[in-house]
Amino acid sequence: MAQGPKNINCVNCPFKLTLFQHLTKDELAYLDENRYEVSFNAGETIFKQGGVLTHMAAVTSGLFKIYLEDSNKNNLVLAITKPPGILGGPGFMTDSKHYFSVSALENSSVCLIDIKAFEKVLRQNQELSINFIGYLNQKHIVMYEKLISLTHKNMHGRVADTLLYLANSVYNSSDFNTTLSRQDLADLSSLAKESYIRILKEFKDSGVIQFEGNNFKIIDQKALQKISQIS
Amino acid sequence: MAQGPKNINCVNCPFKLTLFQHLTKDELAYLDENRYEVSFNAGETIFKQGGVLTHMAAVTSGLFKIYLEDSNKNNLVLAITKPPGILGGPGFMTDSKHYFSVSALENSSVCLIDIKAFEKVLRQNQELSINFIGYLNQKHIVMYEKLISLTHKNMHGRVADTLLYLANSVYNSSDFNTTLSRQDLADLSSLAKESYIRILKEFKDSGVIQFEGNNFKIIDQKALQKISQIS
DNA sequence: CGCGAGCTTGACGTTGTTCAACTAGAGTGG
DNA sequence: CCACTCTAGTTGAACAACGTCAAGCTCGCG
Repeated sequence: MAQGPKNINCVNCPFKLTLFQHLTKDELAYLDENRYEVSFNAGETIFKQGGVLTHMAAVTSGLFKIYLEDSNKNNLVLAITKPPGILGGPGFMTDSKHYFSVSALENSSVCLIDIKAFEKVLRQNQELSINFIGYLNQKHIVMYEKLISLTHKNMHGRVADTLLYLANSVYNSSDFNTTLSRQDLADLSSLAKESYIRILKEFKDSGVIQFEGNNFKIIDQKALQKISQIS
Repeated sequence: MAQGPKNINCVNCPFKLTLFQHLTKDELAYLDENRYEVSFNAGETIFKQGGVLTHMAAVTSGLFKIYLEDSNKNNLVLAITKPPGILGGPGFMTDSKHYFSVSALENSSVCLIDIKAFEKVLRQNQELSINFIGYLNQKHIVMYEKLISLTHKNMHGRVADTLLYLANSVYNSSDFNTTLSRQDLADLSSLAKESYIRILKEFKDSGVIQFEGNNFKIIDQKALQKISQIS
């Protein structure tokens, strides 16, 4: 990781989080004093599960994967985050640990904001803390969907879910080139890599998607949604 | 459900949530005006997934199960809640819907607090909103453990996890009589009822637990923890 | 006494993982 | 420029894990 130039200011930051919309100029200036930009190469780890939570991160460029590591070093990818996105974690206001790991999927950069500074602003701006509560609850909702997908759906449904997730929530296009490896994709759906590949092939053969290497194209989104529901 | 007598006051409520510890007397009095006690019989539903979130509930007696319903009417039990516990939901400050269902496992009672009143107190008491953020994050942490348990562990590990959960987090005893059905237990670990029963029998045969009907006794807690880890 | 709901057991089938082998492409050094 | 290696992707076959189905059981209750 490398510390980048401090060339933008929080007040007129183009990647300002919607959460920070209602902050005063003073509050933004205060955050600005307590942040620094860092860039990461593809593959580098920004937060490590079990480590100490000292900063939260606002994604300014690139793509990150958020994942849980279990005791056997198997990963479960929770989400993919792009700008403007926030990387924090449930350690905030609990025991100040990281409960997941985060790594860069491509060359990326973030603003690291001191967690104490964030807390201070949170304590003095009521609107922010209310909005933050809404943000946390939104995360909860997404997690419930994920829980149902991973525990109550078969392979086909789970693969369909990840493809729809990438197209609609990450790349915002039915035609995308991903930097996620096959293992990452499998970890998103809690499948073995081989199983994921087999389902991909089935989907290709039946004409609902096309792909070559890491270039995917969703042909029949409705078919995928149907597969997601029934299985 | 039946509305109960308003015989206790929030100010000196014996089941006051730790979250409400730092509220002023005025704030507690305000909540007191905007709440009512309701009792439920075993099996009755208090919140229904998809319904409108109008109240949050503070559990004053009994036991509740919180569960997700999928499109095929299969349930996933997220947690069991006892007093003093809070039943709210991620619809708060998002879209005011219930994202899970809650039903009583035995004759129980709750205080229903108007969600607008809760929001008002939250907006005027900074300490409460910060603590609430911590509370939500704590929920998140528990959810991650659950996610790993359900997706990365085999049947033995998942059954061990639910038994440990009941003993250590619900009944606070290694010897407990549960009102959860076998189906509820299976839904806690995302297994078929028959599979859960088979593993229970294995555990009984190998001497790590005893049970007769719904009366369970954990004989070898360490063995269960080991099973939870390796599988 | 009979009925029904929840529990239990066994046999069987399906789903998804594991293992092993093979392939393709990207670096690396002689 | 050509072996060589290393990694990621792919495929097939064997296997294990788990769910489904069907039958019988128990116990409380009318």
